[in-house]
Amino acid sequence: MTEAAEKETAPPTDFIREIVMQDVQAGKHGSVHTRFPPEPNGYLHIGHAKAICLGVGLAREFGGLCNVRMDDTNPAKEESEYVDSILADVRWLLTGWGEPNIGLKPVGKTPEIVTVDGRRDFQLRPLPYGEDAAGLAPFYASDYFEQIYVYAEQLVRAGKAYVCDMTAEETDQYRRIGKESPFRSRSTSENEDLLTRMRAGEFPEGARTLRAKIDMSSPNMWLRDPVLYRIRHVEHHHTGDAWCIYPMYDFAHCLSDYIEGITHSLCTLEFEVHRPLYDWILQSLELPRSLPRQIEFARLNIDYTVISKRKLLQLVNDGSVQGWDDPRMPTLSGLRRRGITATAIRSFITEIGVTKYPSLTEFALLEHAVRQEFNRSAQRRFAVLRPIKVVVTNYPEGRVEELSAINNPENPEAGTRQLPFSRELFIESADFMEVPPPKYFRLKPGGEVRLKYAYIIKCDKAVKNEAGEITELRCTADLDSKSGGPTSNRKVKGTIHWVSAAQAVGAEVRLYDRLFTVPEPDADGDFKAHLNPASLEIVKAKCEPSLANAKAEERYQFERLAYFALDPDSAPGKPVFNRTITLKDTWAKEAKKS
RNA sequence: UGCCUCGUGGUGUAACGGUAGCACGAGAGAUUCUGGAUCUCUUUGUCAAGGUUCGAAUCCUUGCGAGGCAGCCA
Repeated sequence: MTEAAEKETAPPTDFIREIVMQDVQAGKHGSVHTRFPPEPNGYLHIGHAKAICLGVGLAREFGGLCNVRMDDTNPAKEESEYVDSILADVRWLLTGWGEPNIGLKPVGKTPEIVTVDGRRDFQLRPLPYGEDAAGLAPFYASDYFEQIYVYAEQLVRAGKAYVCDMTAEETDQYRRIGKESPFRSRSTSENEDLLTRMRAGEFPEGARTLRAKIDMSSPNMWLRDPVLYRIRHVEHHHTGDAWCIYPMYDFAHCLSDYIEGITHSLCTLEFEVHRPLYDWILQSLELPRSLPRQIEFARLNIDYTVISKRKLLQLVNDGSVQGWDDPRMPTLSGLRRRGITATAIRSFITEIGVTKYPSLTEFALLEHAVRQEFNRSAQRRFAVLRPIKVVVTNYPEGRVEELSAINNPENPEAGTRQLPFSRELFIESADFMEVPPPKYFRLKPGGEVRLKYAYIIKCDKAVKNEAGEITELRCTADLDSKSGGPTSNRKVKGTIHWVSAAQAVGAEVRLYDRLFTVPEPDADGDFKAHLNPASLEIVKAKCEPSLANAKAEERYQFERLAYFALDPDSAPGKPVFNRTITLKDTWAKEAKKS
C-alpha cells in the first residue's frame, strides 16, 4: 500500500464525525446518509471539494450514501448547463475512492407516497453510483415542488403559515423592527384560498408571499416570520413552466433532506442562524420518520486566491482568465486542467481537517500534497524552457549517442528511456552565469558541470553578439567522464539537464503562477486590483524526443524545474504543457539572500 | 446595533480536567549524477484577567478580538 493510500484510509477525526458516531451508537438512524447540494449556477471549486469529501467521506466510513442534489429553487439564477459539469466534477473527484457512496436516482423519478404510522409521507430513496451509472441522475430539489407545496398547505391548515400581501420592502422593515404583519391573523380558509390562487398564477410577481408564523420578537431574524414561498413568473430550467411560485431555500432544503432520508445535513457556517428555522419547519409538520440534523462547518479559504462562485464568475466574465477551467482558477475543472489530480486534492482536504473556525489555509499545503504525490508518480523528462546553445567542440560532428535515463528514481519499475546526445545541445540559460554569485554550482567560464547521464563539460568561451548578449557557449567535454563509464566518478558540484539540439521537440509551455499578488485579495473588497499580471507566461521549450508522445493522463517532471501536464490544446506533434507546480527551489532562496 | 459562532506556534490542526503533540512552512546540517527526493536537528503556541480544582487549552465569569446572519439569494 502506498503512503497516500494509507493516509486516505486512516479515518480522520473531527467534531462532525464525533457527532455522527454518537448518533450511530445511540441508534438514531438506520444508516448514515448525507448529501451534497450545489446550486447549479456555476462551476464547482476547491471549497466544494471539502464539502464533497466530508459528505462522501462520512458515507464511506459509516457505510452509507451521499446524495448529489441540485439545489435549484431559484429559477432566475440557475441554468441546466451547469448541471453536467457539476456531476462530472464530482465523479472526477471521487474516482477510485467514493463512487460507490454517491447517491443518485433514476432519471425522472420523483418521491413516492407512502404511509408511515398511518400518516402520509413522501420519500425518495437513492441508488449507489456503481458499475452501471446509465439512467442515473442527480437529485433535484425542484423534483419535490409538489411535495413541498403539500407541506405548505399542511402548515397553513395548522395555522403555522399565512399569506402576506406586504411588499418586499415592507416585509424587510417589519422584520427588522419586529413588527407583525397586518395579514398575520388571516383565517385558515382565506390563507388556503390565497395560496391556491398564488399557485394558479392569479397574482403578479412579488405581490404576495407565504410566510411561516413563528415569532416576530425573536432575536433570531430567521424566526421572524420568514418567507416560505415567493411568486416568480419565470421558467425553471428543470420544471419548465409548471410553477409560478417557488419555495425559498429554508423551506425547500430541510424538506428535501427529509424526503431523501438524509440523517446529517452538513453545510457552511453562514447557515448556523438558520438552524432553528430548519428544525422548526420539520418539527411543525409532525413528520413520521426521523428528522435530519443540520451541522455547520467552516468553509475553505486559501491564500492568494478567491473562492466564491460570484467572484470566479466575474473573473470569467471580464476576461481576467480564459474560462471556468483556466488553470489558474481554483475550480475543480481549472485545477484538473492545471494537472492537479483528484488524489492530491483529496489528501489536501483530509490534511486541513474540519472545524468551525474560519481559517485561511496556506496554498503551500495544497502544493505539498501535489508534490508528495507527483514525486512518487511523475515520469522524469528533460526539457529546456529558456534555451541557450552549447557546442561541445571536442565531440565529433554528426555523431549521436543514445544514453540511458531513469524514468523515476522513486520507482525502479518505471524503467529507463533513451536520450540522444550530440555535439550541439541546449541548456537552461539560468544554468550559465558569466559572473556567478557565491555558491553557484552551475556552468561558468572556465568551470565544469555534469550533464546528467552524459559527460562533464567545461565552459571555454561565451560567444556574444554585437549587443553583448550571449548566443552560444563553447565547451569541451571530458570524454572519459560519461555516466557509468570507468572514470565517471569524478566529483563535480553541479549537475544540469540538457537537450540535444537536432532531435529536440518544440513545445509550448504555459507557466502558471498564483492569480493574485496578495494573500487575501478581497480583504479590501477590490480583489481584481490585486490580480497578478505575471500569472501566465508562455515559453517555447526544447524537449527531449520522447515528449512528442506525451500522454494526457501522465504527469511529467521536467527535471530540476517543475511538474507538467499535457493541455487539451495539444495537437499531434505540437504538445502544449501546463506547469502544474514548480519543484522546490532551494537555490532560488539562496540567491535571494545575497 | 441585535443575535449566533469561533479564538492553541507563521499556517492548518490534535489533546474530551492529568507531560501541549502532529503536519505544512521557516532555519541548520548530512546525502545526492535533479540546488528535487531522502535523513537528522532546531525554532516558535493555549487572546486577556479573574474564579473553581490537588491539577485548566479544556469548566465558570467578565473583557478583548475575529467571522457569520439581519434577501421575496443559496
